[in-house]
Parts: sequence; structure tokens; C-alpha cells
Amino acid sequence: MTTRTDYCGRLDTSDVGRVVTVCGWVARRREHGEHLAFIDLRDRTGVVQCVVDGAADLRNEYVVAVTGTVRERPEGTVNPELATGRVEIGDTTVEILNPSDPLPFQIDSRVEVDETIRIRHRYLDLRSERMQRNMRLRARVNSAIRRAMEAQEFVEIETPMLIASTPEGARDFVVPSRLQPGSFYALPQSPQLFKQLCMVGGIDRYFQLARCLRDEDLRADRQFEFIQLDMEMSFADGADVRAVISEAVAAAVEEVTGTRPPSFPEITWQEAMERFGSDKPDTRFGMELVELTEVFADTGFNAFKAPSVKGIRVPGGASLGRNKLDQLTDRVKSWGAKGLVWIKVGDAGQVTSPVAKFLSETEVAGLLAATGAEAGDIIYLVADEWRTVVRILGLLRLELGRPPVTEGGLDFLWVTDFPLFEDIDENGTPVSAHHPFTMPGAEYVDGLAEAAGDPEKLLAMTSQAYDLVLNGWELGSGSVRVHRADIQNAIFSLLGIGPEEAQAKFGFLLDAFRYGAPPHAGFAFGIDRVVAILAGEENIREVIAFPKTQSGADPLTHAPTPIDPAQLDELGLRLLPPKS
RNA sequence: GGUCCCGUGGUGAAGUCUGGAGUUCACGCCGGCCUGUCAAGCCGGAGGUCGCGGGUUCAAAUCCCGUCGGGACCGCCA
Repeated sequence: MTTRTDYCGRLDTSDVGRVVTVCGWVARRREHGEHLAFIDLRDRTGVVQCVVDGAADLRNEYVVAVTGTVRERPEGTVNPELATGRVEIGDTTVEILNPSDPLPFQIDSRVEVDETIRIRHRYLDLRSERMQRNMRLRARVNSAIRRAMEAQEFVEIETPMLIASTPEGARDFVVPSRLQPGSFYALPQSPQLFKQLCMVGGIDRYFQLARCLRDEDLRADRQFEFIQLDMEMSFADGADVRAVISEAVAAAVEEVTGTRPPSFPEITWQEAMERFGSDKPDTRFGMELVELTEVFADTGFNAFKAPSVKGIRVPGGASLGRNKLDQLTDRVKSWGAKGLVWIKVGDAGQVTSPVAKFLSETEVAGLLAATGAEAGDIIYLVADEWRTVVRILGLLRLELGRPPVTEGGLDFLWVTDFPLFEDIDENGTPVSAHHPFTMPGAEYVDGLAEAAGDPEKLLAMTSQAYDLVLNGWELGSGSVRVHRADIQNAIFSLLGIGPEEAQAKFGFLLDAFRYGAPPHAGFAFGIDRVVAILAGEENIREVIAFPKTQSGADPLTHAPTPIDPAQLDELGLRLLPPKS
């Protein structure tokens, strides 16, 4: 085979006169009769025009080596759209290294190809400029993060993929054991427990670009398997962790954009919920939630006689028709709201609403003042329990105002002081918001036992847990961990986990903690998500080389597939008949 | 478990609401012409189980039911 001397996209006028050999795929041909044709040859760096004597035996996507002389293009034929547009390769000989059948879809971006077809033929899709760019961007982000962590004296440690199933958290992927039929490994949802063991082991600063697996439903920002920057550090608090992560993320952003982002603002979970109705607020746009409970404190309108009333104002939203508003109301109800009240503001400040007749003049005036509504605006209101109100309006805010991923810049945000417990179950037992090794807020550490059985106190307790949010996507979360047995026992007690159960579930961690566990804290954030946003993609599949569909299937390899009965037999497994 | 949207030559779309001959557009593919194009151009051609199954009807891409596949979302994701 002819030896390549140059990459297509790197030739320029400084190469004029050189005899070069470039290798790649025929991206396009332009024939001008029997003895003149232009070939755009594509490799990973771009395309270059080759002038050939007839191209009758060349077809799109043939793999060829072209040898010829780099020359400046004749006057008037320079293509300013092309990086190599000032030059071309002439006096060429073409060696066909491999022909190609016509492709199932075109590589160029002239038409948006159905994503299933792209994934089924991902080896072709990867040739596209978009996928080349995304894959290389991802590699640069990985590299920048690794360098930033190493510069901060973190050591990369690999943790096992075949681990014990733990009952908490997401649904595990499980792997049957051949040597111990009837027993199973789980694939890690994260290296959580191992990295804490690393702290006990004196590693001091651990990191890993860790593959994590969770058997939960897939979404635009969720695949079964994903990569996290996972880290843990000893003798450190939450602020230390946030500084380290901020540095790594800033390094990644700088690598991609050339600009270092400003330091990331921090708000508490409580503030995020009050203002944005979300623990992962998209702060690229306004439309914040407006507190209206006081305005309607003495209302005669039954629907507003609720613990909490809030609204959001959409500037210029009054032009929405009745049909659209009904659809929106249905949508909001599907999220679990009792209903959605809308109020339009007219030119003279008068309000139009199905419920206008139930509202007093004072209430309307208070509403307009609180929301700052102007003529042409629409206000949506929800009244219910506080948690429901903020959740519904948070979803509605995104539905109505969320910009495309490529607009509004990069809005990083730390959300701190998450609640320690997210709910109380029907037995009166609190449910961990993060995981049971999360350190409570400093002011609650000594009062854990007294809070038992008091839902109000339990739900008011914060934890030293924090999330990193980018443009409304949760990039990741972390916390200060409990390293003291007395605090851990108090939390287990609140969660209704007795000593035997704790030992059964997390025994090896608790054992390790008896031998001098240092105070430690950590974090993990999703590489796929940050890369997608940096790449301007709405979907992490676009930054994953071989992704799965929403139903968890791989159109390329057809996974998952049934397995041979002999394999099942070896594992001591038998299939149940399919559910009808 | 649930809601919504999509499925039409190789690719992308229109046609579906309001039933009437597989109709249209762009790209690609095949052949011809063409010596400076670059999303080349011009001429000609091939290519279809309108996802699948059932129903309604004189007649279904179109209406109804079911099903499969894809997507967005709710639940789920400590």
C-alpha cells in the first residue's frame, strides 16, 4: 500500500510543489467529461480537492490513496468555504484501496437522518463531521479533567466492575456467578463504597473516570451505562470538594471553549426550590416562581385556599389561545396538579381569566404587583402543598421557557444544603435524600436522636450534600460523608435500619470505619452530560460512540439477545415463561 | 406503569385533518453529455408490503382497533 505522507485537511499553500500521498474516503466527485474530474477526499482532518483524469471508476466512500503535486488553485477557483480551498492536488495517480457499496444514508449534513439508522450504522455515522467533532471533544474533556485532577494530586484508582449488590439506590444490573450458581454479582451503580474504602486506606485523594451502570429507564440525559468523574478526598469539607471539582470542570470548559468560566455561584436547595421549583435550576432564563400565598391569604376562591400559592409570569404570553391553554392545563394535571389557573393581562391592565369573578380587586392588584405583570403577559398559578406547587411550576417554567442547548451560554451552579431526608414513608420512617452516609448539616449532628418521630423536624434537617448543575442538567452530586460511628448509628436508627441489618448491608464499610476512618468528602459528575452540553447537543447519545435506544436496545449489535440454553444451564438458571 | 409525538422508494420531507389510480419535491443511486467545479450543471432511468395485523367502506397511506419500532416526558434514577 502506498504510504500516506499528509492528512487531507492540513495541506495549505506552504505545501505547494510537494509531492504528497493522502488517504481517505471519496466524499464527493464532480465530473467534467472524460478527462477532468474533481474528487473531494476526506479523512479525519477534513477534505482536500484532488484533480483526476476521469473518475468513472470512483464512487462515493471508496477508500483511495491519491498521490500528486500540491499546487495553488488557478485564479478564480479558490474556495473560501474550505480550509484547504486555496490548494489542490494535481497530476494525480489514484489507487483504489477498497471499493464501497452505496451507503444507507449520506455522510454530509444535508439531511437529518433518523437516529436509529445512524446508530445501526454507527461505523458510517462516525465518519461525519459532527460525530468526529463530538468524539474528539469528548476525548479532550477527559484528558483535561484527568490533567486537572492529577495537578491537584489526585491518584487514579480502578475499582471492580463485578461487585456485591446493595439494596439501596437504583436497580442493579446483575451478573450470574458460574462458580457459585444461584449467586450474582452486581455491576456498580458507582464506586461509592470503594472510594470511601480508599480513604480509610490512606489514599487521601482518589479519582477515577468510572463507568457506572443503572438499570433504570433511559432518557435524553440518561443511558444504562455512563462515565463519571468520581472523586473522594480526606480531611476535607464540602467547600474543598467544590473547589477541586470547579477546577476540573473549568479546565474542561477552557479546553473546549478557550475561555475559563467565572467561578460557579452557590445557592441553597431551599432557595433553588423557592425561586425555580427545581433542585437543578436552569438559570439561563428568568420566569422565576413568585410567592403569592399571602396575596390570597383571605381569598374566597376555594381553589386558592391552600398552604401555598405561587405563580410564574410569562412576558407576552397573553396571545396564547384557549386551545393551547387547555392543552397546557391537561399537561400540568398529568404532572399531578389539581389544575392550572391562568390570568391574562390586557392593555388597560384589566385581567382576563376563567376565575376572574372569584378574585377580589385587592387580590388582583396584589397579584399584579407581586409578579410585576405588564400588558400582554400571562400569569400561571398553582395552589397546593408547597412541594407540589414548586414542582409543578418548576416543570411548567421549563416547558414554557427553556432555551435550546446552544443558547444562553454555560450557567454552572452549585446547589448546597440539600435536605437530609426527602420524604417520610407511610410508616413514619424518613427516606434518605442522598445516601445514608451523608453527613447532616453541622447544626443537626447533635440533635439526630431527638428528631426521631417528628416529621417536621426530620424534613427540616439539611445535609452536607451538594449538586453541580449546568443549564438545568444535574451534572453530579456529592457530600461530606459520615465517618463517626455514633453519628452513623443515629442515622441508621432514624432510617429504621437496625444494627444487624446495617451489618448485613454495609458491614464491610462499617468494619473498615472502625479502624481509623479519616473525615472525608467526595463528588461524582457525569462526563456524558457535560460533554453533550459543551458539544451543543440536546442528547447524550450524540456524544457516545455506541449508544442504546430508549428501550435499552442496541440497533447495531441487537443487544440484548437471548442466550444459549447451555449457558443458562452452566449458570444454574432457568427462564420463566414470558408474562402474557 | 403512564401521557404525548413520529413511522410514505436508499435518505429526508409533503400528502393523512376533509377516503377516490403509489401522486409530488429535494438528496442519493444507475446511464449519457460536459476540461475548472466545489451542495457542479444538463438530459434520461431505475427504485414502494405507505412499519405490521385486523376492522369499517364500492374504495384506506388517509378513518377505527390492536401491535411493533423510534423519540420526548411523568413515574423511576439513594
